[in-house]
Amino acid sequence: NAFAAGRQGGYTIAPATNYGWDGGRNNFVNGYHDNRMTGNTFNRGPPRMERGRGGVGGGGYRGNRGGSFNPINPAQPMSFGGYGNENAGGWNTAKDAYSSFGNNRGKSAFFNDRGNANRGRFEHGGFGGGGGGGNSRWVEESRDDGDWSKPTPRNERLEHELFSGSNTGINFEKYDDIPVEATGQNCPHHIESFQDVDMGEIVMGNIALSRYTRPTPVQKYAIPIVKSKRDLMACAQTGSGKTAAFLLPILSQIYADGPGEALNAAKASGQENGKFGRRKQYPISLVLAPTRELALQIYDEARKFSYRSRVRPCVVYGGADIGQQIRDLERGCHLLVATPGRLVDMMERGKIGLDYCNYLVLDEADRMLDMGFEPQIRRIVEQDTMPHKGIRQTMMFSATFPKEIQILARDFLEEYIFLAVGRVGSTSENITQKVVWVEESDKRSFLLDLLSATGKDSLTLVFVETKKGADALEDFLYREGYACTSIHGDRSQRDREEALNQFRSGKCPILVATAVAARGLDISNVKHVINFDLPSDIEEYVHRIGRTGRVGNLGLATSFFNDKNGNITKDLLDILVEAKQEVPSWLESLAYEHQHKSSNRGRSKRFSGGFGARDYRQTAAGVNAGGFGGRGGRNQAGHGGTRGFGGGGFGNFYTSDGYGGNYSHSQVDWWGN
DNA sequence: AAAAAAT
Repeated sequence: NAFAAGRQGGYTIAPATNYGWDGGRNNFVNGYHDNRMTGNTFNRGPPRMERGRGGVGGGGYRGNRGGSFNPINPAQPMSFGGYGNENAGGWNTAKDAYSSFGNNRGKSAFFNDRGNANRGRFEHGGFGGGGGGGNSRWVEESRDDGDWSKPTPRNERLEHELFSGSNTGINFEKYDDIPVEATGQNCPHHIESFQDVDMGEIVMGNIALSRYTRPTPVQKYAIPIVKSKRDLMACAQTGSGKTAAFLLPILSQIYADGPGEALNAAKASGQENGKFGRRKQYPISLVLAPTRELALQIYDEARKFSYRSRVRPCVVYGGADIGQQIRDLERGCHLLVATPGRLVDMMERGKIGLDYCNYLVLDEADRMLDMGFEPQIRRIVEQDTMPHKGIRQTMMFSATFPKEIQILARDFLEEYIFLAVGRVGSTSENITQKVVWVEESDKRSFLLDLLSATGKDSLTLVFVETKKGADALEDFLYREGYACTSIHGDRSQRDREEALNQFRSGKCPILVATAVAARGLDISNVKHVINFDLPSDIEEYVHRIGRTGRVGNLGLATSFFNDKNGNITKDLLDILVEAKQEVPSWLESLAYEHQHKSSNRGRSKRFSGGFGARDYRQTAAGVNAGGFGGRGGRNQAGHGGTRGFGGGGFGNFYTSDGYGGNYSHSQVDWWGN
């Protein structure tokens, strides 16, 4: 069960006050509101706020916690003896510790996070942010100075917080025959079980607590590659366990190697600023993500895998109070998860130095390197103090990776391994994909039909193209009596996280979202993804529908298609065929017509200059002699043959007309960026 | 004719 699960219930902690949020809003209701109540009389502007969604659950957790501890002011310093020294060196395995917490949503009420609404991210460091320490400087330094490969003492309460969350049973056995391509010089052999590689006591203990049994395909390959200090570009389908595929080996290396120079640098920084002054932090590992919620989710995973270690993970992102984040950093930061803008801010404020950052991860790497993000990535990676490529280790992960972006990505990689589990950009066959012709004017009533046929307990994620559209549709559904919420970039960060929490918990089983929720978010029990508006590029489509059908579960994706979606016709058809989905005959005809209409077949102006790559598609089955290795290992754009479909079963849909034919549209034509 | 990401 080696999946990077999403945020687990049961450990985020309510802030004593709500100062940690953007917008300076002081009008939170410090108590729990039923979603349908309209009792909030504060003037908050948007109608959604009048529905009581703004209520922060300051009171919500008390009952749920059974009064067993006060999450705001936990006893401290943390008692090492309190949990029994006889356990200090040992690990609970899944069975003895947590079998009763099961893998369903209705877990024990004692650990049930439901109704907690929103709980601050930066209040929990005192007892959760990496385990081991209270607030005192002494404790922190003693933690830094110890043997990093040895587990720190248990903390049962923290263990419950981190590991009692849902753990959907995954069934990846049937993926064992998925074609895998791993190319590059001296590629390490893959593993078959977590025991096949030495990840150390701490990581193995946390794997057991997470109830992971076997590595997923991407983990089988990525773990030994990362462990052997190789750069990596990894492509694997949505929901196939990529987050753990980098967190586990990176943390295991950090535990094995200790803090090294970073510790001295952090201490020196403390000296400069006075004994108890503000220390600049020098994270050993940096993980960059394209959205704030994804950064938070990765951070939550990192907390699990750094339990009982000396590594302290932190997260920084925009929209939340920076002072709070700075204070959290100052308590120690060895692994930092960040969105780019806030990280740059932290660097410029002298709070973060990347001088000793030996591990760099770009999650959703194709997004991180596209036009919107690339300058910021270069600013962070190339124009500051980050060790150069070849010195640091750079890892990129995504389910999609257009060829042009792969080529760009080589700027940041040295002698890297290219790993593709299945064809790059393909969708899981666990997702049933439906495409229905729906005129704009019929979309709402069609949506209502779909929703009325949806079971009460399953979550439905509805994607729209614009923020305005998200607000409008959410209001419409609300008026129709559905418990729904929405997430998009114009909402406050606090509202965004609350919306996500309410969706995850099932309190609002319908979430209307823009692209902000398309990538990476791991929400269990999403049964249906609806593309109310189809996106204009196929990568976005792949990521959106990948919010369902995760970890071996089945999912459904329904897309509303009409005249406006001509641009995605061909790519959508290809995706459906490859995933062995039913293809409406009208779609086939349209794709054929569109092929002849379209003249500009480049992916974008930016990439329109020809490079050798003729085919952005790749298949894991397509390794051939003319590829990567056969040309001295430097032709990394090739990654081997991209057209050796052979027994891969993908057909020839991507090969008929080479590079251009795979992209029959261009975003640039429409939006000029 | 857009989303996201610092303030």
